[in-house]
Amino acid sequence: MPMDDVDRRILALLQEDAALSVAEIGGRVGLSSTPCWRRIQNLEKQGIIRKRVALLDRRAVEVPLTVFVMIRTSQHNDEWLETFAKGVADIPEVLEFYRMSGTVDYLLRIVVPSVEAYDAVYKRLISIADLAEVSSSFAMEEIKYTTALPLTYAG
Amino acid sequence: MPMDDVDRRILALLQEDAALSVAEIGGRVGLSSTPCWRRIQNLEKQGIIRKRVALLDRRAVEVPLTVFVMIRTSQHNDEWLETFAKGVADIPEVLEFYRMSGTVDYLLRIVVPSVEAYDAVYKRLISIADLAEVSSSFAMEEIKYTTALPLTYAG
DNA sequence: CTTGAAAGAGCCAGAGC
DNA sequence: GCTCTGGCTCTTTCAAG
Repeated sequence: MPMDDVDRRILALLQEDAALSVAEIGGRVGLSSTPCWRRIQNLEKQGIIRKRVALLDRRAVEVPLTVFVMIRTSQHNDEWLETFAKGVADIPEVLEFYRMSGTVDYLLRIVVPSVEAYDAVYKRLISIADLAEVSSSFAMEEIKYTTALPLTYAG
Repeated sequence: MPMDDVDRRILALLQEDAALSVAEIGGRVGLSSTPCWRRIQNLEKQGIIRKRVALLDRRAVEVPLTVFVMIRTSQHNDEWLETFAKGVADIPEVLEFYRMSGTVDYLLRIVVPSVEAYDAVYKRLISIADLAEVSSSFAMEEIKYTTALPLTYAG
């Protein structure tokens, strides 16, 4: 089932505000409730819509500080990665975790209340597995943050 | 109004699934619908819950590639940043954009369909403002990605 | 905080164009 | 694909304990 322009417009709306009613979305894309509802059901069934979540205010829940951690490792085997990935998955302060190309092997985005709290997470990280080199960069300002993917390429 | 443990549990649930009904959430935190609904209203009014969004599948909308772009600039004045920030805000492929401490001045997370598509975004970036140095790192694997903030520090 | 009730909105499935 | 129609669930507010 390919995606048409109406589907893309529905997705664009839901990416911005998942609390919109089916009727409201239908109205904006030129559909009545039922066909709009069926399209949304399909998008969910196909897994294109993964989930609906609430986004909280970082400052209100006391994690104003964003830190990027770059990691180099000397061990590049699957077993090492599995251990490390499992350990990192359990750290709630780590929001993003990528295996990279280039000189840096792994990149993590971490949110914490303070530099001291970051140090505790750092210690926990290096206790999981052997890391060759760890360097941290602190974000001074979050200029843009969105979860909305570009839909220009879809379909 | 300080946040208590029940509020934290409500937030934890909504961060994972914002489609849960008020009755369902109430049941899980040991509240009936009415007081649970009032708490959620308060959390929204206080801005602790910023918004509810749908998260889409990156591959389904054809942006499987994540690229981190590190930028150094020679110009560190407000005017330059304003120009650059405005330009970047209009690029839908840029999901995150931070001003950093350390040797790198800015860090961007970009999603695109392919390396060729990234090159187009890159050209657009360098056309916005004068950049001293731009380096790109490609993500080979997304090991963890969550929008759920840690609630251990809140309240 | 609770329960219970009640109005309204919204969801979801049917039949039919 | 679409609309229309109805029943049902959920949300949201109220009163009262």
